[in-house]
Amino acid sequence: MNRRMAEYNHREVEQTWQRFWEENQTYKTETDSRKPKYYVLDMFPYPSGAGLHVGHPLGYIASDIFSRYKRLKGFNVLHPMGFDSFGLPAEQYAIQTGQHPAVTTERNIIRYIEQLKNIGFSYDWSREVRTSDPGFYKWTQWIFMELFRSWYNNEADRAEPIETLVAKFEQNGNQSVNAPCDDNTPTFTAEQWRAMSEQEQYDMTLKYRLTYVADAVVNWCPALGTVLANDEVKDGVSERGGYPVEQKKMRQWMMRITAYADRLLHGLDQIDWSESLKEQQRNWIGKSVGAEVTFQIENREETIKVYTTRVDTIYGVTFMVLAPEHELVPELTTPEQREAVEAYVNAAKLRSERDRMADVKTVSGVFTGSYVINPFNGEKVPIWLADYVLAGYGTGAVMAVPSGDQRDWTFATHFGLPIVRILDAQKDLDTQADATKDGRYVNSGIINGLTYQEAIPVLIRFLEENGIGKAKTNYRLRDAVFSRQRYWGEPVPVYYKDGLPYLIDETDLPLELPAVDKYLPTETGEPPLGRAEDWKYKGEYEYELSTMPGWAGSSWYWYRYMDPHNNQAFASKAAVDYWRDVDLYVGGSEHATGHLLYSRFWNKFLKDRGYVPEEEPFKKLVNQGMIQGRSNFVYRVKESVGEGKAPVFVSAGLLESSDWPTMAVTALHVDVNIVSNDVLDIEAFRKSRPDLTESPDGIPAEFILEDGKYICGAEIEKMSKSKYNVVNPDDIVERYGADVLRLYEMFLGPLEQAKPWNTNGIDGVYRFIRKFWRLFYEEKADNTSKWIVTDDAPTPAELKVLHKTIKKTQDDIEAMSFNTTVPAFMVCVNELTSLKCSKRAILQDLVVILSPFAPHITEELWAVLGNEPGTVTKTGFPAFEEKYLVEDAFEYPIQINGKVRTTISFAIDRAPTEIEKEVLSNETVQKWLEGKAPKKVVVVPKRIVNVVV
RNA sequence: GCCGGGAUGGCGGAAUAGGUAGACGCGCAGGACUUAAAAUCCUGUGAUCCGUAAAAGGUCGUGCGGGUUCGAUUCCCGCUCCCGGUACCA
Repeated sequence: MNRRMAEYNHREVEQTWQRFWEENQTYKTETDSRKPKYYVLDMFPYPSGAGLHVGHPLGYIASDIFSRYKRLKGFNVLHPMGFDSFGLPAEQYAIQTGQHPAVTTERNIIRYIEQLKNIGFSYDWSREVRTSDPGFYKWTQWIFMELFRSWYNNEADRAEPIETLVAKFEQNGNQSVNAPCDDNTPTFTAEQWRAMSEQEQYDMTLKYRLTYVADAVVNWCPALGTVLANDEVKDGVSERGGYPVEQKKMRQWMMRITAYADRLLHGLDQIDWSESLKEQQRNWIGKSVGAEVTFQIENREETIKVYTTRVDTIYGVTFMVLAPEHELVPELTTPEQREAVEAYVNAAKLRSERDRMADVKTVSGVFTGSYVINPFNGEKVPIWLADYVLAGYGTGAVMAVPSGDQRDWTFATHFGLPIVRILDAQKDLDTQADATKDGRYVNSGIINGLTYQEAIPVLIRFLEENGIGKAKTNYRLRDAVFSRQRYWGEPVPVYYKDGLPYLIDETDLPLELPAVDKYLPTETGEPPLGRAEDWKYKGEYEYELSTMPGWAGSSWYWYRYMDPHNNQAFASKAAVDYWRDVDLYVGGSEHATGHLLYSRFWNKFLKDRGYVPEEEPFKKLVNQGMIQGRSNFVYRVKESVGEGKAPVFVSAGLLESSDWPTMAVTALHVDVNIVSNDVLDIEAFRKSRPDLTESPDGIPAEFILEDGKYICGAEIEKMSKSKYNVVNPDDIVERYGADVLRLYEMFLGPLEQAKPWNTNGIDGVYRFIRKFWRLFYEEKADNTSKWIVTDDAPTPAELKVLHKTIKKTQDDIEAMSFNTTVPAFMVCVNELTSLKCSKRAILQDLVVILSPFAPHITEELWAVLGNEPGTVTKTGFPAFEEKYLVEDAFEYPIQINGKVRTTISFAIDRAPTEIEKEVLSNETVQKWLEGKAPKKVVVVPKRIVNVVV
């Protein structure tokens, strides 16, 4: 092991240890109940063709440091990695090239693993999972089946097997069943239930199941040929690809996530996530408490239900507004208004979601000609249509109170509708609405003179007694669309008989993705699976042709790591009971309303059905910030382009100077990998981009330099291939070593903060690593190195340096504040260097505390120190002993009124200076301290500080 | 609009139960070693004033304006700007 290197050779050392770890299965984890468990999880990546860039490992490095630290602290750490390997890009690539997505996905995964191993992560690769692996998606399909076999019992507030629902039906019909179900479910008695045919009964249970088929208005993306979930649509276009999305009614599999809305909301209070992330989920769930009120349509049978959070403003209602898509619109439209209404409805249909959003300020609407009766005061209220009312929220109808709601006020003012004051505290209503709840009601019938608090129960009682409404809680959260008209996803394990969906036999799981000749929809517009020939019951039954969405596999994958090769269950009970939940989850905040919400939903479901022990899957969650790219630019003189002219590039610093007045230049992206500290490697540039550095007829470019260098401009942008700002971690590892990459990414700034990648500072970390090496080795004149570690006893000063670092490292890692730990190491090594400390006792501990950050060099030095190779991860984290820090601490008596009242411990580790003594004996200071009986006073020159009473 | 987070040297960023602001790194400047370069090491580096052989010293300084305090980057009130999320949600 004693390779004596003059300089630290990261290539050799890293290869040695990575091989060692692999051969010895150093990071293989067993379910070991003798040790406390700790589960550290990274959000697994989608293996894209572009490979990893330096932004990806940021969170992985942090979680790896934490895992290694926890191992040192005696925990049995589960730290796995896998791949979210179903997804659109592979499929689109398949459409273009005809290659099976499995092939390209496999290739990408191999590349990812290679890149990840390069960085020296301590993953247990024997537990790797892939969502596209039939052995994995067998269980995704199984969970889908369990959801299908379950309903949500609101009374017990949990999911239950469908059999318990059927038992209830048999006893009392569905009148006493309190469960979320299809809106159009008829009520029936036990007798009626028994009178139904088996098929009718089955059909009835379909309305209650946690996954169900429904006609839903979905986000249809024609370019991608599939539907998208709400969280996959950003600004009216698809998140992937940016294609337009339109609203379309389609028959889809749905997930009844709304059944869990309240539990998803309240569960947030128990978990250690960032406030912003919890807030995002709260907003997404969007709970609002209000009331539903039924309005009778004048001269007609039908009624219109509205939802309001301000039922107290009911006497201020002067009109009602329906969404243009509201089902009663045709009936309500009077002959005189027909033309105007139809024009409006058609216009609304044509307007894309995006236009509607962009155009918030325009007031538009149309009168239907009909009226409803306000049930509280019997007044006639005109019914209008307007596209500011959304069909998908509440009941698709709102009661408009222009005095209390700004939007209603604007509408009323625009169309000349009346505005009625309802509270005496409302301000002047001529210029705007006033949404106050203060004051007492006026013009308000039965609540006149009451306050808001008093009025609400009166109104709710009135609604309930007259059967015209009730208190109601609404959620913004919608049931999740679960169907995708794609090929590269999990097949839904369902077939159809007489138009009704049935689960396939469980013994036929996994229902494997069949081969198809093309990855496009069929000529008849069916999804790609319509092309499949080798279904097991082809011809016998009709199969479900849609596949599951990307979030299906990722909504439970953390359980698979616990027992990844199990064929009998998604994970054994023993494994799940031991590993339970994820203690630390690290990943990007972009999954706030997607993956992280769906995962919590499925977890709660699995908990309800007794398959997992914890209500929440991710106890603590840390979002790493995105690493942006830092693009470099060269500036080409516009006039120098063309045949017969040498292209001229001007250094950035000269652009503004008077030597180059108003120079017309074009800024061009230049590959950041040939730029160092903004200085361009001109030769590399010439070689890699002859298209830019030569004229069309081959005249080489000229470079106008400053101080002999070509300086590039820079800008922060998203890291992307087209901007030539992608930095591959492999290149950094090759040049500086994995340990430097790891330390540097942590050093860059707070983990959670978004920050640009900038290689400029990396040399500092590189120097630190080599300096660390030189604590052990000294270079000799003949370019070999001398081992300089001694067995001498450490001095107090050296012990102090060590223990200061132990404490700092421990505190920082627990707080995941790695950006301040790296400087602490640097200070430590600097101080030991200036103390000329090469003592084994000190270095051994230092190696251990540094090992989570820089595992390769520490493994090397650990072995070289004479310890068993590869055992640094098993050695305990050194214990911090305060005595080494406070050895010089000094107690100083404080006299108050001539008596010693207390002693002072100095936080500074030295005796007080003359100035400080003088301050302490100062009469006013003594007087000021009088009566405060300080326990501790920290003294700094000229001031007294920090009186701890 | 609403919700969440932020603003500190030339740059990335340290420091908040209130207590010597600018740790550490980059960059820059000077020096040592070297035939030279690389590498390495040492010194200096917020602004400004006064001043010296060298020093010492003063004033200002954490986005802006106030407040509390012996003392504020930190706490309170009022703004400005930036980043992230979200939106005709009744």
